[in-house]
Amino acid sequence: MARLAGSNGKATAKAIHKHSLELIARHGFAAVSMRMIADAVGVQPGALYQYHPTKQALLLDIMQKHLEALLKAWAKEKESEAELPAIEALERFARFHIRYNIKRPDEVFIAYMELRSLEPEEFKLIEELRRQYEDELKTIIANGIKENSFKVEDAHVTAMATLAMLTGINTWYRTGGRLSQKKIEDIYVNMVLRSVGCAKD
Amino acid sequence: MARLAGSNGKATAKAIHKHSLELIARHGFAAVSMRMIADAVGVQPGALYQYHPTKQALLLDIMQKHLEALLKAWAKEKESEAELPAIEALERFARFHIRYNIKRPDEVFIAYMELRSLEPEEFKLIEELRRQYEDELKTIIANGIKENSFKVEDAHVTAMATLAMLTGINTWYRTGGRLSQKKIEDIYVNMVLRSVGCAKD
DNA sequence: TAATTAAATGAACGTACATTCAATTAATTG
DNA sequence: CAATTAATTGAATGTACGTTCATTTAATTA
Repeated sequence: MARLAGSNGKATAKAIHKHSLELIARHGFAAVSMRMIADAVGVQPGALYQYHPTKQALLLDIMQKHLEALLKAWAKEKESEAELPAIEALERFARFHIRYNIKRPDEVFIAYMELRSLEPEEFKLIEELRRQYEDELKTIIANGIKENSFKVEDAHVTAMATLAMLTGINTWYRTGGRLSQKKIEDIYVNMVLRSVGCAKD
Repeated sequence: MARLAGSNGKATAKAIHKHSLELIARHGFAAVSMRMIADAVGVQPGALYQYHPTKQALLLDIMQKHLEALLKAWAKEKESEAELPAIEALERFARFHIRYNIKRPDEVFIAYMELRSLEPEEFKLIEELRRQYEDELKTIIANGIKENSFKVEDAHVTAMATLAMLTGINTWYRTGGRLSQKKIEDIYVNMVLRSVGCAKD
């Protein structure tokens, strides 16, 4: 390292990640220049190329890290209690999804919005990760259909509808709003369970 | 007009609108240059400035036209049958929303995605139109709560959740897919009605 | 501490950008 | 058909872009 007196060599890498995330989420990938990122980090543009070979590679890194962390977090959540009945599994997934995504609006927005900024090969990679996550919910719903807990016709469409509803929280939720996070979570979980035909109340 | 032998003076304006829409939806506003649009239209870049004073004005025009047409179409749909019970009103809104948006994926995507490309004043204008549309659904849900048809706690959150779910169709729906449009519509309407606690089956 | 490796600088490269404008061409009008 | 208006061209303006690289500076290693 050349600049920071800190204890490890990853401080700049982390700063690049953090500021890229914020800038790209706010302005969009194409509207953010390497100079803007460098300014935010407090470094010259050329220094960014020590960490990512191109601007696109930086974007890919952000998206990939996010989706891999998401999958890992869900895997951990799952292993805490194995083989729940479908209704409880769906509730657990919904609560996990809301909690995880509401804390990371920038990552979630970029991973969805900037797919079009990727090259075909990069796109395939990210899409595969997304598909893996969607399949987790699809499997839960398919199980619920099999065990007659859910009254829905199509696991795929139901999963897509459910994910869109849950992820949509990020478009309007702001901390310190009228409703507590717990309250919002409960409202959504209730709607999700009802929408598959198995409301609790 | 100087170029086209057509019968009216709006052919170029329409072509600009059409090709901008496609290009911006595919690549994002910041990633589309006036040269790209001019190429698609078959004209020199300078000619575009006969129709919109800046690139941003072009974007605003696209978003504004879309939302105004949406509101107008819904107003017309409403006037066809006045004062339905909340349950039927919600179903009518859901079916209208799905049908209208599924036909216009580019407009819908841009109107949501490119809010960040607008100046504050333009943003306020578009947000106001969006709010008007959201309020239509909020009013339906609030009525359903009042008349005890819907078992939900919060009209605003329920409206946001419902809209996210319905609009989400555009992220995965492609014509000629596994399910017919009618079938998809029915699945979603069913989920929406259930989610507010008033399923038909 | 001397030698080596890694990180960052600062300037530069060619390219593409939004926009402007005088000149030209086409359509419209009287 | 002449005069006028509108649309389009083609070239140019200055700016900002992603990326490169020789050089300098800092951290690491022996």
